[in-house]
Amino acid sequence: MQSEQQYLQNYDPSQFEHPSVTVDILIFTVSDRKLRLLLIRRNEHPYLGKWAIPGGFLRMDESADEAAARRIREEAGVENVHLEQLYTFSDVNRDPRTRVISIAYLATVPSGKLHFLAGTGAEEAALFSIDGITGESVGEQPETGTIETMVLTGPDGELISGSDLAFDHAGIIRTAVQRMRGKLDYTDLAFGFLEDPNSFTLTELRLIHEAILGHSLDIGNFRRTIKREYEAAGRIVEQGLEKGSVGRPAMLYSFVSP
Amino acid sequence: MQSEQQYLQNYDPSQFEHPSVTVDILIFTVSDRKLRLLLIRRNEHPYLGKWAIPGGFLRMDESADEAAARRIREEAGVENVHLEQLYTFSDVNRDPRTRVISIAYLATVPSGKLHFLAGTGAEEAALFSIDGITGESVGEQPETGTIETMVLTGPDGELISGSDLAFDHAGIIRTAVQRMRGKLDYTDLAFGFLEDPNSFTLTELRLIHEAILGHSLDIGNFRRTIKREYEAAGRIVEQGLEKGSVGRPAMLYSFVSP
DNA sequence: ACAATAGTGTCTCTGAGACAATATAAT
DNA sequence: ATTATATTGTCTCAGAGACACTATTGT
Repeated sequence: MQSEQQYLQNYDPSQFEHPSVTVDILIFTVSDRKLRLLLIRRNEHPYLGKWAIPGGFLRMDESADEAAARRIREEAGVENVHLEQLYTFSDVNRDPRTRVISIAYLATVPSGKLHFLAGTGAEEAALFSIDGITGESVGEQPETGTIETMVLTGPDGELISGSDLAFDHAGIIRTAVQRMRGKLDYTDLAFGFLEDPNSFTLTELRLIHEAILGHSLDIGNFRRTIKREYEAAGRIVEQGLEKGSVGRPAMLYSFVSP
Repeated sequence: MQSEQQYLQNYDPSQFEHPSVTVDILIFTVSDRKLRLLLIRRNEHPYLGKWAIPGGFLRMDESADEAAARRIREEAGVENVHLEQLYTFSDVNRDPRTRVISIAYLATVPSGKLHFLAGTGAEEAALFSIDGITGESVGEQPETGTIETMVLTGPDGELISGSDLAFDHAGIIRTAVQRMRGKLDYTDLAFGFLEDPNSFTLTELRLIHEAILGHSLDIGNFRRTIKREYEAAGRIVEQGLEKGSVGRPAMLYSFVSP
């Protein structure tokens, strides 16, 4: 039996063929009362010209979390946003070039922080609103069945269906939206979309919830629920009244991260 | 601009260095009213002699789901059990040999189907009950903070603490148990542990819930909840009374998968 | 005064939880 | 009869949802 040192010296990591590992980032934002997702238009084969989720190869000196943070910095110019691992996609033929495993991440970004137009420049990027997603399966596992209708709308009113996207990206988007909807009401997910977490109204927060869920919520019930859930625990605190708005001024709140 | 065919021909997958990708399987079962996990004792460096979650390299011709199914067949001799992706662990230094990314899976196996003693033979395997897990964070993301007390008990009463396990496996186990507890009451997870899903009593099902949660449940309330949730939807159907038991015979049920 | 938005109150219904009571078998 | 287990019933309380009402600003 060899010692641990001998073992580590003799270990040859190239004795097996390894798949490529990429990190894909779903950069979500809420603007104009709609949930939107940042897509880029591919300027390479395969799927040349198709819209795709931004991503990149995992470097040997960074964890997947770090790679995701780096890519979102490169792609959207933002830092310190909420970022969580979504799922790892590993079907053998999901990329026609070679074996690629993709660790998908989900980011929630306030729209004011997004600077993708001033980004890499070479590649075209756009925010698509997610208009039609049907089906409501629970749980973390991605939909295994067929991709039903999913409709995305681009900035010029450009309509795209899920099957127009590159790779298996339609399924990944569906998984992400379901995940967000499922955990919206028992996590702090929605707060990640606030333009200023230190000064927001409950109406702003409700509009974010509505954008993610895809339907409207009762105003009174939403207030009651949120205030019971967060104010009693000291997680949101009043910051005085809004100034100069149309209608009755709203109370401003500040979010206290746990 | 080259054509797609030219592009695919010229593509060289070895232009980047790739990490190793493994699949780790958390094989859970319930026996003797306890939640138990299959661990193997490492017979190689690093962590020689330590207990670890079974796993293996992902082959180039199989998806992670397929690799997980293959490994559980090899390790525990079972097929067609519930298997779900848990999380992908990718810290740079989690394996001292080389860069290893691990896609962790969670399997729920009825204890009668487990045949790990007749398995590979060379390596020692054992079921450990999970006795002490503190902390109840919600959400799918693994605990980022410190690993608090986690106590495992082996078949001979052998006590192990989380820090005695190989690699970052203590954290992976904690993530898995939290995931199971979190989704227990809105998924069919518990049914995966039934010895015979076509003939079980509500008491058997309740004992599985209690083992996963780590505390007892009210008998009457459990019945009411389960029957409302499943019987009305036709997901469980009565199969006649149990025979030859002590006490009043229980109604047998059959689980109808969706 | 009126429009517009913020915020409160109320009613009903459902489900969770605690706990008591009843039913049916073996011994 | 007694023990052991299964099953049902009852009471209370908290939260979700529908909906009507009140409050405070600008114009």
